[in-house]
Amino acid sequence: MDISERKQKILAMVVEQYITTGEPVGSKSITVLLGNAVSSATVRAEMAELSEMGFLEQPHTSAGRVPSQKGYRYYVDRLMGKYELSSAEQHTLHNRLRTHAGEPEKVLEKAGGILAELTGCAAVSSTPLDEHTSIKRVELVPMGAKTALVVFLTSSGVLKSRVCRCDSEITIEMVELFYNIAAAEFIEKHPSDIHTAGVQTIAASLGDKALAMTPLLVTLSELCAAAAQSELLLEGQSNLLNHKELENSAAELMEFLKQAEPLSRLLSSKRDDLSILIGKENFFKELENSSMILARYHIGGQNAGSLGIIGPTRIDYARLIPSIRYLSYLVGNLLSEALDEES
Amino acid sequence: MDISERKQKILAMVVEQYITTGEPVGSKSITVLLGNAVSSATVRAEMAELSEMGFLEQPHTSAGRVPSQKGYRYYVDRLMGKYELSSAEQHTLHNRLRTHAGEPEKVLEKAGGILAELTGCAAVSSTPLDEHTSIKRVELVPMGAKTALVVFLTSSGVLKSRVCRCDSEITIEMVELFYNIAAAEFIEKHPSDIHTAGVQTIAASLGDKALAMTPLLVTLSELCAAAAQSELLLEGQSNLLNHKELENSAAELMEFLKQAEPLSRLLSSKRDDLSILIGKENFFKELENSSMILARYHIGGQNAGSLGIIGPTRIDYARLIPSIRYLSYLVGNLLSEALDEES
DNA sequence: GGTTGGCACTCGATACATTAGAGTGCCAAC
DNA sequence: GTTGGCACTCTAATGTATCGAGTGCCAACC
Repeated sequence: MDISERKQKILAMVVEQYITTGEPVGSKSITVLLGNAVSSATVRAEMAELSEMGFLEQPHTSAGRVPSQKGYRYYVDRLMGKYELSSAEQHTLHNRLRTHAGEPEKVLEKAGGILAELTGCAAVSSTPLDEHTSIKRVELVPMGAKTALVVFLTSSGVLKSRVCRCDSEITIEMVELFYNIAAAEFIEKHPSDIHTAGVQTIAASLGDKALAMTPLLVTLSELCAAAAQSELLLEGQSNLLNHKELENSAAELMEFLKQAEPLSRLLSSKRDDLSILIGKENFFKELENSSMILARYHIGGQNAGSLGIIGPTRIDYARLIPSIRYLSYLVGNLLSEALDEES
Repeated sequence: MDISERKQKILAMVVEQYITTGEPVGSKSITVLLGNAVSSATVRAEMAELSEMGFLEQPHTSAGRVPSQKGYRYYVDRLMGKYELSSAEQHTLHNRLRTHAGEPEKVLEKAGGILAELTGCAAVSSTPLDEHTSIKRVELVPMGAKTALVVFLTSSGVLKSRVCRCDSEITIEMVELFYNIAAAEFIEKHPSDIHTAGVQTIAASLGDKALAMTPLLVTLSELCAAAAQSELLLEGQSNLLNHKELENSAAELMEFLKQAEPLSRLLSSKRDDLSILIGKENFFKELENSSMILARYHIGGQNAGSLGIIGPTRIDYARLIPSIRYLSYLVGNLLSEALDEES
């Protein structure tokens, strides 16, 4: 798909003009942008061809041109300027994020908040999880005679807990047994290696203690299951309402974002460090009028999670991508640091 | 403020009719509802008086009547039927909520989700916190040579944690010292009793260990501060978009809900077990077109937190109040149960 | 052959007028 | 106190005319 240089220039101008104004772009304004080097009729001819090639679209016959998804894609891949954040901007981001170091979820939440504010889009992020994550520590905290809090910590710093209610009183022997089992069967393993079947086998091997221990072990395995999939954080959903092109689909979109499951599949499926999904390139029809920009963050060199935005297809890709990329870099840094794995 | 019985009847009819249809109510339809016992002219006269008294309003001269905020208030206080949920409905709610027992936040989240679905409004809930809450347990989990996770558990089942990064290596003595300090100065106290000044005093008394211990103690006191105020959970925000009367203010409203602080003040300020705030009765101008219905839930007989909805003033108070009330009762039960305080 | 000015044409947006209908307020009569 | 009747008001819906931005096409030009 090669396009003459002038067509590329015109396409880029249409995309940029449309991104800033939101109005269909006419041949006249392009002529001006080109410094009146050519007449509007020439531009019209070029634009007609770009339309025929599928890069531009017309809302209606007598309107200006608007980039098609294919047009955006070409722009993003080949025409868009590559900006970098100034070091002042980098510093600002760094400082704003730094205040929340220490709590992985808070860091991600804050990063999402910053992203939402910066981009005017909704921001998503997924909590860290990779194949090297292991169960680091398990604790049983007695709360009442028959209840205890099961606490669960992974090597990526994710902490989960759940109250467990037993049928009988929790004895010291049970607590000891619990720690022994945890150490033997859970610690150092990957959360998704713990299966319900395995837990049943363990329980069965306990003989007369099986009945009393089952609730505790079930609770623990539930926590494993919960830790085996990353959670999604959403920020700035209300920003979606400010985009007039999403006016009608905003409610549906927000509904979609709420049910985390499809979205989390989306976040974990992308392999590149930076993914740009425009319109129908997203795998869900609810997103067909939206674009996503997602960046991975790394903890100790490993892929850990993603961070990105969801907005209309009409967003300032060139300006936003560097921010997203840099924020994901910062998040990775902060989370790695917290885990002492930076060096 | 006494109103003739017929006026009361008419007011109730206008409110109910308007709630179901969303259209201003004319004298004709009231006449029909009254079984044509009187003519529309009579009803018109009554409605004119109700308008004069401030219970009804007219969107414009030749439109039907709409309840004013005062009208809603009168309806809610004196006219509204008192419904109770059927035991089948109670069972359904109970079963839906029960699956999440064990994790206080999940219970509240789920309760909010149910509420949002049931009411078509946004749901809010606040995590449990009362003056009897105390710090139950503090743990220090080493994660790297210089980093450790400080874990913090309150008597109401709230668990918090934070990674602490020290300047020097964390030694066994430091860990022991930490536990001693925690036991002496933190355990059994109310989180808000811990002040920064107090922590400084403690640190100062440690002599040459002060420098090394400070980061750990600061982290701990930060966790106390975080635990000293309840968190807000929001569900079903997108429901707000479905109400045409909020069309213009939905974005602003969602923005307002996001900044938790004013809202949490609102939630904690209400004293009654059930609060109904209509329009301007809310203390924030962002809520002046909205109504809130809030119910307290109790843990072990103590006020713990609130649960409720935010929607337009035009909501079906009579139908929704029982659901909210019952859900808050269920939440209280489930959370009490988890803490072994039910009997 | 690419470029240009000119021109007819399309179509949404805007403004304005008209109409229909729902609902009111008022009043004289019951 | 209640009623039917009636003039009045205001919105919403519909139709009509106009404006203008932008297009496509074409003959003429370099």
